[in-house]
Amino acid sequence: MSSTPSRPPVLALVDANNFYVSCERAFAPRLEGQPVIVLSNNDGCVVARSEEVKALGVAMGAPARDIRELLRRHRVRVFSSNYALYGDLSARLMDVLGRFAPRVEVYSIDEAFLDWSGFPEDGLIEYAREMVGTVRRWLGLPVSVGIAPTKVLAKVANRIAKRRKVPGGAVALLDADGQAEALADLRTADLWGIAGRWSAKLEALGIDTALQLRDADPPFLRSAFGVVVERIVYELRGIPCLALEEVAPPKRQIVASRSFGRPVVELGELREAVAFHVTRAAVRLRRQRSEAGGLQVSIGTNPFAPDDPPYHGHCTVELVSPTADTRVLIGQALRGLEAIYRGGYRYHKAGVMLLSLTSADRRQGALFQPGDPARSQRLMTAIDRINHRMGRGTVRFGTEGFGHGWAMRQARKSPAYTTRWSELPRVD
DNA sequence: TCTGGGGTCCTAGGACCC
DNA sequence: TCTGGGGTCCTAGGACCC
Repeated sequence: MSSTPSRPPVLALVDANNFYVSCERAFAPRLEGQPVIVLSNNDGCVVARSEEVKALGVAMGAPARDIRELLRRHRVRVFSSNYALYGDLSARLMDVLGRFAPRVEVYSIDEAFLDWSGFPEDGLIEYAREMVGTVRRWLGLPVSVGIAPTKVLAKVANRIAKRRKVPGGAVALLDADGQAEALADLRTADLWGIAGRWSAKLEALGIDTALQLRDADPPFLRSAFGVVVERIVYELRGIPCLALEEVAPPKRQIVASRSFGRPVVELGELREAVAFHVTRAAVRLRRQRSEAGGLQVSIGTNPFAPDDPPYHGHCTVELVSPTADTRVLIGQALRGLEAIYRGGYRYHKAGVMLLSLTSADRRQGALFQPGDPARSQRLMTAIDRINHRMGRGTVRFGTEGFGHGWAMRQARKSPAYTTRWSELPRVD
């Protein structure tokens, strides 16, 4: 036991406002103040909205075709997702945030928790404003900051900062009174970790607000909902249950899947798509120095096409020994595909999931393994290096095909301003 | 033309073991 | 009246996140 009473932890949650939209604006300042949306892969539905678009009542996830007329009427600028751009700006954002805290957890593409424990409490808001200003100047991105003793409360503070458009974009919830006031104003569904199903169930129990949830009985909630909700209750009371995780643990599964730009009927095209997805997944697998012990292939028709007969097939394949060799993974995935393929359906999506991931560094040597693992590893490393340096797809497997007539639609993608020499922004 | 993609954690229940 | 009890591993399904 320490003899000095430890001060409560202080976390700052930094979250970019309308991140994808803000990335587009960072390189097209004319869009500032204009209504802007970004669409999902395949230009299917809305995944990011500027404030102007939110004011029009466009919902997150709205299908693009349902709001076409509205978008036209209000001259909304529409973009396909540009993950090369968003990923690169995200890395730069995290880099800048790292200058403002000794410990950082990168939580998502546009969010990070910063450890500000031990910082002078009366200077926190000023410090947050300085950080917000730096991000704005260096990257052109608007961010908001929520400061509190736990992650769940930091999320609440951040939400208030965003909604109230507080100057400097920072709100602190460090004392009991401020916390109670904020929680009384919040529905449970707006808490981090509580969504529709659970909030409806809570409401049926007479728990409508976050404050009521905070003051409810933890053992009862645990029996009714499980440990996840119980933890949220303690977090709301200022007792940390969710630790800051600086180093992301390796993924336990890796998924690569996509819907097609048009319906696909032929097995040949599905083979190309599956090989393409395996290749993408395998690159991520090797990047985290893992090997897969199994994989799952899935194909399916469009659930939103009422006239198409529905079919969904999936197949799990176990590998004799774990591998990160794309050739082996493609071979097994195609075996799985052939087992589930049924002719005559209009397929809409194909995907691959790598399973039973283990560390490549402490693999068990298999007694009867075909091929030479060291050779395989050298080949994969060489391919990854070339593709990293020369661009994705420079070296690829024939099975992936070349035409990719099934590839997703991205009719309105902005340039890869920061990651492709040929698409650098021009200053005329 | 026509509704994304990539993840995590927890729990319950069955199989199996001693 | 009374049919063992405790542990582990795996899987499927449900809930959530951005």
